Amino acid sequence: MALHLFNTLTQRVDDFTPSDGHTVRMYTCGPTVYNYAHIGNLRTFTFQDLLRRWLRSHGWQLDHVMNITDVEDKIIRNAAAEGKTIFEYTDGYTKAFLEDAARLRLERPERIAKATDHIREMAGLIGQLSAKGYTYTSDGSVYYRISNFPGYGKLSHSDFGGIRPGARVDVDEYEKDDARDFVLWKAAKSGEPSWDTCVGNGRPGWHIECSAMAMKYLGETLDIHAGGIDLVFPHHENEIAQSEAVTGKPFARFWVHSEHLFVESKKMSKSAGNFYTLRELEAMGHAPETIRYLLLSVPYRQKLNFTMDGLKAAATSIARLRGFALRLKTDRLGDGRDEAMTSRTAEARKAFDAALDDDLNSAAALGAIFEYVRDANSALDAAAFLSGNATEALALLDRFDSVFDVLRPTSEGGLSDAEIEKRIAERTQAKKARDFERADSIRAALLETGVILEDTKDGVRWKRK
RNA sequence: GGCGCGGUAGCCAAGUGGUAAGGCCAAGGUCUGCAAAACCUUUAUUCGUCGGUUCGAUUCCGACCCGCGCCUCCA
Repeated sequence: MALHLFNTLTQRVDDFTPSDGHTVRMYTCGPTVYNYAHIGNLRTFTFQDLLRRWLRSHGWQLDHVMNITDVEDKIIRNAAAEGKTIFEYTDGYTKAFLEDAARLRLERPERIAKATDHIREMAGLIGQLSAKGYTYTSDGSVYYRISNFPGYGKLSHSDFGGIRPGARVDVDEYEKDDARDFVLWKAAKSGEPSWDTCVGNGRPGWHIECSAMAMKYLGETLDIHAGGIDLVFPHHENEIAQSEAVTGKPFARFWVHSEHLFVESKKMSKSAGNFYTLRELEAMGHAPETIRYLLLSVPYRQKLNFTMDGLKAAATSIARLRGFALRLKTDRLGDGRDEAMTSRTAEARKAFDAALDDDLNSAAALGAIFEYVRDANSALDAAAFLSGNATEALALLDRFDSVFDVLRPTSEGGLSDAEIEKRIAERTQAKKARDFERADSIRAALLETGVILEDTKDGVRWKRK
């Protein structure tokens, strides 16, 4: 089955296949490290992780580059306010971002590229643009002249010809020839970091780093370029203008953009008090995989309403899936396999794959899994589920978890398995002696430490909360 | 003003020209020493509103209402 992806460039769902048939060359816009990542940033990166994993499940290799923007206005301002160099300032947030990503089980891209490590490449690209007549200089800064690039606007599907009534124009940028022109290289200012390069002393504009780093590592035409929806304009539009003016080739075949999220039905903002970082949510007692589940449960092109109720529902949903997995491993099943169940499992897998192939429809994929879980639980109750079926069911759950990755609990310490087994044995003795009071108090004590007991016909089953 | 997105049960949410997946929550039941888990039943004659096309529309078209995004830094 073919993977279909919505391409912002064509405004259609198109069949995706890597251009060389086996390796997907993907570039994603990573964080600007001037603060901790908030839950909205993390939605974008969690979606990109889903995309990565699903591409791999098609058997393709990945060559994925993510940038870290570590030089930019806010960074310079904040670092100065704290009396730090930009490097001292961004190091901590870069590290924090990588930690958050790991907590959320985001696979590490094949390459993480920092802007400040690629100043030379950026300057080189600007030099090429100048040689081809796409730039002009004003007060020592270098600007891109968009009127020289006929394709400008093709990604955001905007017509930039003529007057734009109502559009707000930054009045500070009076030195530009046209309001749409953007800066490639900013002339050095005292008190700001700067680099001495072939295009002068200064620092790069925002957009040039992605063009330079993407082409350096992945070539002139990427298979996929992804980012948040807000980057379509101007960031990605400008990347296209920079890259294609130099190469004359399409910069990326597929442009994939994820929607933003709301928190408690409101736009996230610091003043609204609904601006969450992963650390804050974890401190409130939410497991990282619960957050991951909620972020993945709504298809990426839909706005996602991130709520505390939603987190609670996500945690319960995960518990249901874990309960099913545990049951598959602990129920005593008859030998062989039930053919009807075997084909039901195959059907579920097909539905799961088809949903993700359909532009990463994660909600439909979850639907396929839960429908299956109900059917399988019924069959288990009815003893119409044999050991061979359990093997197949666990394989399906593995496939599910190879992309969703929520079944493994984040370990938090607590009692060892042996200690838990010992308490359970004590409780079983008490039950045999019909000392239910003691049995119940052992169960309650274990629950206090986060261990849940379930009595089944096949004995006691336990799990960590 | 320009361009674009969304409005499906209490909440989240999929979906299709042929009569509404799934999850959470809630109520009742089966099972159980009690729980828990699991299962069963109930929960939208209806998909923002009003028209149109059609044998038939939630799904297509039009108008309108509501919420939101981008056009300026932004995941």
